[in-house]
Amino acid sequence: MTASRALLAVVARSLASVDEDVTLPQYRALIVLGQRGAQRPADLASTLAVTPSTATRMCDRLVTKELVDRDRVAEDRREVRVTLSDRGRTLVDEVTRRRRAEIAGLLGTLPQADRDAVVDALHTFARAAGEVPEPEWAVLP
Amino acid sequence: MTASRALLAVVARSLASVDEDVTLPQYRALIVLGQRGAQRPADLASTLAVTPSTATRMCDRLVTKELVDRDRVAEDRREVRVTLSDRGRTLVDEVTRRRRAEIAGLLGTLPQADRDAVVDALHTFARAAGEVPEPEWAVLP
DNA sequence: CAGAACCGTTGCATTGAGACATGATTGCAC
DNA sequence: GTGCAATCATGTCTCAATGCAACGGTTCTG
Repeated sequence: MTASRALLAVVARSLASVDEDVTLPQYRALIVLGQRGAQRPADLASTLAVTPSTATRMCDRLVTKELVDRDRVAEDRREVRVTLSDRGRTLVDEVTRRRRAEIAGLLGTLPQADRDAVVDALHTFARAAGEVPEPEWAVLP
Repeated sequence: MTASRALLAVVARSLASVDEDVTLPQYRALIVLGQRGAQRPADLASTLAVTPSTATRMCDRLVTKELVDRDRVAEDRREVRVTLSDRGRTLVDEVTRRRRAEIAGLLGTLPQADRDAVVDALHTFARAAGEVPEPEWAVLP
């Protein structure tokens, strides 16, 4: 429990430290775009478990912040393609970078032997978690 | 990174699985009350880094949901004491229980030796994280 | 071509978070 | 007792998230 809480603290800090003003739902959308590439608003909506209209407004805000781009698709002009902009990708990368750095910082305080053991164990844990297929898994910060 | 994401997924699920309709800020408030006991709204506010008025409204909503109790203190009738109600405590406990269960379930898929190694490593990690004193640490779900 | 099916957007409404300023009690020092 | 400080509560405002319903293009099908 303590470990999970500690990791959560790291995650929360890495998110909070980004000064760009992005809410959690917005960040989740960015994550999806970063991991799955360009998405249609409807896909985004179903991934995030919200209605299409919510996805549209969210994209509105992200477009205003220039974190995503929104273009109509030429082949089927009904569709819209939402993509992470350069700034959006930078933001996501930055959060990830901070998280890595924080975790590395924590591990750095350990003696080498412990550190190796922890890294191995985290790999094992990640493998165990990965074997239980979960739908929304990966849509998280 | 994968391990941290997996743990985050566990946390998110344990939160989402509670059908009581509680937002993240509200849950954070419940956590604080659970860990530190009765609080004055002002203390709650400073812990959660919001203004007193925000804390008051949050308590309004939590009182409506009967997750906390709010009473004036007899000794100093200016003060208000906010306490976790039985239902509130049950909710917090339930989330914790689910989280433990999920993590235990994951670990259960591992062979005994790996499991022990992971548990040790998580303890080590928690200790390392605990040595870096962090202000908001512990206010997290 | 006409209608169906699809996709995204928009209007309208609700809820929660959050801030700031203001008011109302209460306690304390003088 | 007066005055000041502490402590909440309230009024008012803004903004984000969210859902439902209705609308407006686009494409597909008969």
